[in-house]
Amino acid sequence: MRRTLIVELKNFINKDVKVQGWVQTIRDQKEVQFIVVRDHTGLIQFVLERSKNAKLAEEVSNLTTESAVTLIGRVVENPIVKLGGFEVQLHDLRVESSASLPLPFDLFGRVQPELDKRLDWRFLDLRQPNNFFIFRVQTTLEMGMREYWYSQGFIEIHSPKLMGSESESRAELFKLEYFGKTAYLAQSPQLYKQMAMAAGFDKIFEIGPVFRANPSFTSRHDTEFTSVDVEISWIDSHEDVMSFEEKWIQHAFSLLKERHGEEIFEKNDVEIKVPSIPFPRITMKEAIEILRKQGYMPPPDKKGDLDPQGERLLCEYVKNNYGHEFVFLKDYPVAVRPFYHMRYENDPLTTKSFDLLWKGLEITTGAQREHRYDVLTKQALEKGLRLEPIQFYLDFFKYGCPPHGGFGFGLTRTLMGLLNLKNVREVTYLYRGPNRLYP
RNA sequence: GGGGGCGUAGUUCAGCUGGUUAGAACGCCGGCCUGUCACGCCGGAGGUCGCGAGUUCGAUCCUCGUCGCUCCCGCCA
Repeated sequence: MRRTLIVELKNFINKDVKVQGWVQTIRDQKEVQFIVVRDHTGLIQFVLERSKNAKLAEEVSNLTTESAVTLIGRVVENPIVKLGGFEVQLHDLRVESSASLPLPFDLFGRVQPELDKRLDWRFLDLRQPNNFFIFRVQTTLEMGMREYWYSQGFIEIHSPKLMGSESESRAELFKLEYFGKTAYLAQSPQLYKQMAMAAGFDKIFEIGPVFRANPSFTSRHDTEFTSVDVEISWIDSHEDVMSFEEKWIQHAFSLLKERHGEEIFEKNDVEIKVPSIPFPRITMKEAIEILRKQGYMPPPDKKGDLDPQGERLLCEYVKNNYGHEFVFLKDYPVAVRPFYHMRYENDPLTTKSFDLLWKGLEITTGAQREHRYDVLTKQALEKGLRLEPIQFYLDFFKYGCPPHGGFGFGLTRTLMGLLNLKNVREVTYLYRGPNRLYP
């Protein structure tokens, strides 16, 4: 007999079915027993009158919640049943894998355990439909992104995560032993995705892991996370990159709203807003002026950048004055950007760069890249970098590299915003942080 | 790395300016219950109060140290 998913059972009234899933609740009464079973599509009640099958009734009495079971029975309409107005009369039961009791925590209790406890037992935590739902949303979001890339002729790449040399900022690199040498885990595909431009790939994307050796203890940082990267050739400036990104986000959000908008609203109490184009653009100079007028002074040690509080205030300002959730904050000072960001010809202290802020959070950093070998080399030296470890990278620009730019986009931070969750750990399949390497 | 907050039953929490057998809800175990659906009723088990030291006649409570968790800042996606 083939398995029937719980969501399909309504089409099998008065038919025999096989259901496979987890025991969520057992209501074991003297004359009649009820089992509520869950699979990834829903819940269904099974019923057994003890007098009809004493042996089976005994098996039901011995069930434990969260055991993995196969159940066979006949679907019958029953308006009394609150769970959909029908139920399944139990004919047979097989325990595939019993759950020992007590469980580490009550999966469907009135209150959730602390996040840390849930992460210790992530596989149980993810049995909860609301948590499973996060990954359905993630799948659709990535699908939306891919649809748009594919329609625009982008190529997908998978760059290596093992690197032979320190690249941009050595401080945040994980070091590891590599056959007697030292290797590093990539903190970004930055250098390798630019190679695709030198290789003539024209437009590329990558969705993959990145590693940051920062001891960051916040709700929005992890030491390993999924980065979404894009790089585009033959651009005129970072404006072209921004206008790509806003269309791309609009497309992905619109698919997400269509597929899951209602369910997200029900489950997470937040509306998916498909953003209008163009997104507001504000230069860093303007942003600081705006915040000053509101009485907020960015800390002087930020060298012309905003702190998280400033970013939250700016988002609030844009929401109130432009009616928009997103804002491109652009033209950052050279001091706070890496050596490969291109600078303005007529304003050498300003880079052709941007961040994308959404709901108070940085979700993107992007820029036009410096593609001129001599200028790039000069900027690297200026930033105090040694050329030798990055010579392989500098070589990309020695033999004909088109002007290009791109961005890195934080998938988990975006999911947080989409689902109104307050911690990246919630939306990360298995979180990795300074104090967590298990499970 | 700097700062704040929190560690009490399996889970979430309460515990009075320091006082005798440390409580509740849910979960778990046993019994009862003809249709439950947050099932209900009766009973039970379960705690080195994170750990160590100090103050005190007496510490879950006050002090110090330590470990763990959490949030903010720094760093960034």
